[in-house]
Amino acid sequence: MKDITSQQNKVLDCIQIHLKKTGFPPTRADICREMGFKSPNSAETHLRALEKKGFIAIESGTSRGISILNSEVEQEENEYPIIGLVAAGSPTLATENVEKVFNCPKGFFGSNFDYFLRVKGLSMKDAGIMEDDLIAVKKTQDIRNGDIVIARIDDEVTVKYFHRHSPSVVHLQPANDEFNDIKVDLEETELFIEGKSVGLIREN
Amino acid sequence: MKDITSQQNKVLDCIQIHLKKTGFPPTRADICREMGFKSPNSAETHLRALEKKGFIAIESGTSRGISILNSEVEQEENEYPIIGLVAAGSPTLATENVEKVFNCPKGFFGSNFDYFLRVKGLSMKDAGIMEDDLIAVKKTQDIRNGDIVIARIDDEVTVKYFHRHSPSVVHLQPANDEFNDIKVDLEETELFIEGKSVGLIREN
DNA sequence: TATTATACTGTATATATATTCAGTATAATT
DNA sequence: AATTATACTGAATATATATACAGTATAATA
Repeated sequence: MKDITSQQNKVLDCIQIHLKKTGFPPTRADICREMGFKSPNSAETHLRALEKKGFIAIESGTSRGISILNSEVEQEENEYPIIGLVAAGSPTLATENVEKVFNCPKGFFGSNFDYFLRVKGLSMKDAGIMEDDLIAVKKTQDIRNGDIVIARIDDEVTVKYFHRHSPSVVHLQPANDEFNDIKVDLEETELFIEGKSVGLIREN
Repeated sequence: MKDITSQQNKVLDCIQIHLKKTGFPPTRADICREMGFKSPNSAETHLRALEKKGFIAIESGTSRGISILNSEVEQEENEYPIIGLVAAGSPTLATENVEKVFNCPKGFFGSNFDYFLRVKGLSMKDAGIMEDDLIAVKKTQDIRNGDIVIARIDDEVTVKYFHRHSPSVVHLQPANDEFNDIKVDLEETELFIEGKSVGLIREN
């Protein structure tokens, strides 16, 4: 599958939306209307480009004869482990804590991620993170102030907002009035950042 | 849904087969070819009968403007539309509000669902539903007290807890102290339940 | 430097397509 | 007995639609 340009991608989206909305593919004129083109040939050339690159098939001489070729890229599903965030003091994030695996398309949250964390407790309640939610965790050290991080102090794992105001002090801030800030002096205490949250899934 | 005749059922099958094979609906001539008719009007009258009985919708003046209503085919797909929950007073949940489609495995939330709703506002904040979250909505009338429902009063769509304490009064309860309960007297006001929330996705 | 891909406008047209009208015929309702 | 629904043929037509042709312009590539 060759590269797709931004504009061609918009046209492809436009076809998918039209299909979902109406049940049948758009005409050249429909694409013009939805994309803001003034000439049907603008749609035509984009369609031919998408055909050439293998994203769609066009039936010649046929009205609305556009079909989207199901790319295997979309089907790329990975199995991600769900790791239980168990009670304080336990050695969490170990592989023994894998509850089960969850099938989820790659890049589901825009960003890549590595595993799901099953949330325990309500310390991030005001950030909309509730008990038993699944946080998509990306293993990274690229953390910015305000990010929701998965942090480990000794063997205790916690999910909190990350704030660093001075080089040696990190504040791990809950999103719940009933919990207190954790101030970590990096010269005294070892803090390990497992990663950060890039998404959330809740199963009702 | 009224009775369907054997011949009408064959035409309906023929439409579904054509959709699966080509990706777009058949013309009257296509139906004639596949059914062995010699006049396009044979297809036309069958289509009108199917439309009248609620099996299909026909877009007037539109080539291949046939869409199959409430089919099982829809549930096989794993592309779900994201519908924007726009500001109060707007006729929301219309197909015009489809932002884009989201690729998601079927049965992702255990239960089947029909579309995603993009949340606006913070009225369900304490239930962990934040602005711009995607709620997986299952179209159903099977609602129990405490369920999170997508309700429509006139043209206004809202997400709230559902509570019915008497046969004619429904409470739509927000999960945020700053919002008030909505009491709906079913004998005075028309309340339509679009469905209920079966899951949630948040993209950071 | 020439070529190719992208990204458009604008016009024109053959034909693909929906749709109406005029019939015929049978079976089921009212 | 009269109406309505089903199930077709056959012809006619307005228009919806794909698609070619003629341009303009910019960026990337060989």
